[in-house]
Amino acid sequence: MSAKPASPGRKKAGKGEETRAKILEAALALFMERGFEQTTMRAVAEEAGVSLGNAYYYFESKEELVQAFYERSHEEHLAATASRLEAERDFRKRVLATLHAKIDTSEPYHRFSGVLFRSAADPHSPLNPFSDASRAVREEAVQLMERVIDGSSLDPPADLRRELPYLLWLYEMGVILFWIFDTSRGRGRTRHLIDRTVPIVTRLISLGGNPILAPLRKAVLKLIRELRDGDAFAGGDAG
Amino acid sequence: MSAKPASPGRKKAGKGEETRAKILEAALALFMERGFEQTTMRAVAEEAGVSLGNAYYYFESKEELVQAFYERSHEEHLAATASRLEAERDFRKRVLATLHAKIDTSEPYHRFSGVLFRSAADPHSPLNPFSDASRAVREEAVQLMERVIDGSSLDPPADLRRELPYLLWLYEMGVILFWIFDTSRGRGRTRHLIDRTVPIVTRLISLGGNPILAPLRKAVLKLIRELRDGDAFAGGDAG
DNA sequence: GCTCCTTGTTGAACGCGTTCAATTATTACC
DNA sequence: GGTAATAATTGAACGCGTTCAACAAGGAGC
Repeated sequence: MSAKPASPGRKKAGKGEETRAKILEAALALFMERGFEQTTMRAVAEEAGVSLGNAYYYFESKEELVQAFYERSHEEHLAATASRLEAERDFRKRVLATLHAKIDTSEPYHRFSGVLFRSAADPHSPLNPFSDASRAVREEAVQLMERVIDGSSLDPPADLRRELPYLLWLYEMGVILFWIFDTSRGRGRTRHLIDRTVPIVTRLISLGGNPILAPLRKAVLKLIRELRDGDAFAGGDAG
Repeated sequence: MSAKPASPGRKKAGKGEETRAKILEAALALFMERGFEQTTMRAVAEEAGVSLGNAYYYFESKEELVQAFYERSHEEHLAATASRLEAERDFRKRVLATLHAKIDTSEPYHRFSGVLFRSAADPHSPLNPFSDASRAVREEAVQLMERVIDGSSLDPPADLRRELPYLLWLYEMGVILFWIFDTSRGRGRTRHLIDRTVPIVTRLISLGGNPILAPLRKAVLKLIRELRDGDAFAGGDAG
């Protein structure tokens, strides 16, 4: 994805790898301390002990620094969730664990998380959760939800079961969106939102098999597929 | 809201009003042609026939130019919807008319609508639909939804009825969000989304009175109130 | 008409993200 | 150890959004 050296160089680990890491760690410290906007690339370079141009040798843009942390956070979430899921079979509890772990592992990056939201406006940005450039991360996250469901006792209607990992991922994206704007202590509001919505979501899934709601369920699932899989309707790009 | 002269002035309408309008119209033309990012303030000033600093005399920032169009679009929507609502009593058709009118009146500004999304990251931005700074516009929009419901034959449960204008406005925000990213011809995808979701939403509202769903309805409404009215839980600003 | 105050205008300059030609350092190979 | 190729580094400069002191223009009051 990046045209800049992710793993620089030579056959042997070279100087570049060390420099890249120094820039990343300097950026993390400053972003956490000052926020994204208040941190200049000049400050990052100085903190890392390199020139400004050198920082751009490794990272295409200021936002690409954030992308590195986004991916780090994602890896940390996968790791944190794995052990929590082993201990639990109840669907509700598995979802709760997964979402709370997401908040836990995202916390160090909260100060500059607003840039995630901002970059989502760019359809090509690796920070946009729906973009092609973030497909790998997205698929891993949806896979995680697949495992949340798979290892549980949940038994939804087949058509809903097929779409459920993606829907749960969307739900998680909604929670993250809320978290980005949450300034409460310990992200209390987000945690409360999770605790309140997980039972609602669980109930909805259970009710999804109810005959009264079957037409609704089918309509919603149809729409989701259309939106996700694209060009089933409408014209081309109006530019 | 703006600290800069919105209606500049002398006791009599002055030169400023004319200059301000020239800048706005120049900006609109260039934003529509080139998009927000590719349009520089220098180009706007030159097109308007004023100096760069003069443009900043009237508008605090480049984004504030967009705010002017946001408000214009809002006014145009109110006007467009008024007549459409008089001709219709069916709730579904009233919502359809309202949402399609929103897309119609927003269309001239689509090219640079991404900045609306970007500014939503700033809790204080007048472009953030949830901010204090946009309270007036928000309340008018919720009032519009109140009229959509009031002039219809809809009869939802009382607790839902109370929150419904706000919920419909949230729904509209979701549609606008989708529209911002929609590059299809004539915003076909967004219009399809509207046509598909309005029946779903209408059905949900009707089903909201069903005893099976009553606990769900109450839980969702409770959560909405908590989120909107704030500080009922969690601690203060973690900074 | 003159003076004072306010509005309106300007152009130079600032800091920031970013770029890139020139140079230096490092590595692999002989 | 020497050479060639490549990676790594630098510092000057660019364009952009924005700022502001200095100045000009306009209107009200005497």
